[in-house]
Amino acid sequence: MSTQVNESQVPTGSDDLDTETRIFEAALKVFARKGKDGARLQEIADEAGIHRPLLHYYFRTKQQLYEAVAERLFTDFLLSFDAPAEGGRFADTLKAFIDHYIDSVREHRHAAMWMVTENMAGSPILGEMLARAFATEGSPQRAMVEAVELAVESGEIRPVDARQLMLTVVSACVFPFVTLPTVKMMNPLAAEDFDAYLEERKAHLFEVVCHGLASREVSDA
Amino acid sequence: MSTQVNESQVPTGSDDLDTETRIFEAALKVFARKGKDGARLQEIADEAGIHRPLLHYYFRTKQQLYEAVAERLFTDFLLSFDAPAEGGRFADTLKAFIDHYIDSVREHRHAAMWMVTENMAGSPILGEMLARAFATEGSPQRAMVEAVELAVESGEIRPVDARQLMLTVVSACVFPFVTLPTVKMMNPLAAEDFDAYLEERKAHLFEVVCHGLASREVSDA
DNA sequence: AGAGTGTTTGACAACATAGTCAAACAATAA
DNA sequence: TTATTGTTTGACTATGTTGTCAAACACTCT
Repeated sequence: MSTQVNESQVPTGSDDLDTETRIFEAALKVFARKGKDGARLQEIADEAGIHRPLLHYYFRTKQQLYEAVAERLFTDFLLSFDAPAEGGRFADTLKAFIDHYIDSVREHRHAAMWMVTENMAGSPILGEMLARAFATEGSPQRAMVEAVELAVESGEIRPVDARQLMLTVVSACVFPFVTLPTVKMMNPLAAEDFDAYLEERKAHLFEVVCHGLASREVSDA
Repeated sequence: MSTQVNESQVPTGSDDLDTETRIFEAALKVFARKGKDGARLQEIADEAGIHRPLLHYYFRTKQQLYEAVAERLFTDFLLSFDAPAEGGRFADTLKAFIDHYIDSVREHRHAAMWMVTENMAGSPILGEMLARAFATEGSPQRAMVEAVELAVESGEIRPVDARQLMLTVVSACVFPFVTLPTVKMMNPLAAEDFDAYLEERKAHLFEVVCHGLASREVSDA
């Protein structure tokens, strides 16, 4: 860990938000990057541009800071979903889902990293949250699964397991953010103009998932 | 982090390998789960079923242990690639790539997690490794990109950016392992018989990437 | 058995990190 | 101006973690 890509080495502290908010955002970043045990309060304080005892003044303990950030994170995450538009062609629903998901992860990249870190540490929290969402009548998550199943039944799309499909699309949307330094090193466009790269990625992903690679002339079972 | 999915809570120490190997494997797991800063030597020692000072006896310092494991990890990772078979249909090449990649990540799950952790902490090491591999004439990584480009030129597959495609496929292969607890909670088959789930996943991913979702009857631009 | 080798152990020292606290400070209202 | 309130600071303590070491141990060879 001696050499590091300088990821926004400008500390969050330069924004002129109030102290509590700055701590909050700094904690989000550091916990996301390093996990709960890997994060140091000093590192969070530096990132926020404040003195360490202030962390305790505002959030008492590391544990409580962690929980406070986690709670807002999870709410935001679930709320960041749109319900798929009813009725339209499935291709449009899919396009909207991909575009929105990638935008959402761009905005909440550290939230995504946080969830990944939690998962790698073995925490069931994301699973519980999603299971609850999928079980909730009318939740955007469940609606998306139902949209897929409906499209399969109506023959609009080829038969496919809805959960496998969701996992595939979500993987393809989230993973590049989780491996951001690598992506930026492998793709010049990603390094120069990341937003443009993401637009390209949205288009690519939709193309592949919707139409596949096989050219139309080639027929197959 | 209070509640955790009991991921192989049987410590590695139960295998009757020699001490050094047990430390090695325990370190791999713990570093992968927690990152370098999050990992505690005591935790590694417990996982290996040995006393902590033995870590220092065999590897001197935490840093050196980390580097020793990282080095073998990276070599193994690069070697775990097969060159794509020359000449065959691209669909076969793709199928082989997906199958092999998923098998490879299953075997080296903690290696994959390690890389993700490194990336999230901002390390350029994976990017450097891959950039080198892609620049090396005749490397399996480069061969795969060339196979895609060849298939595009010959019209065997629709026009697609080879690097975007690789990222999409790799994301879809790796991400489920990185979010394993969640995947197991969302999909009953994954919880009951993970190997069977992976076979299903291989088939699904190939189907989607190769043929897409659109049913053949629907024509489009 | 006894010397020699490599391994394991428990006790310890040095350092890093979390958390506390009283004093200093800034802003405001009386 | 002086209280009052909430915020910030530096110094401090307690605990956790890494790293060291000498003694104990197990094993082989003579």
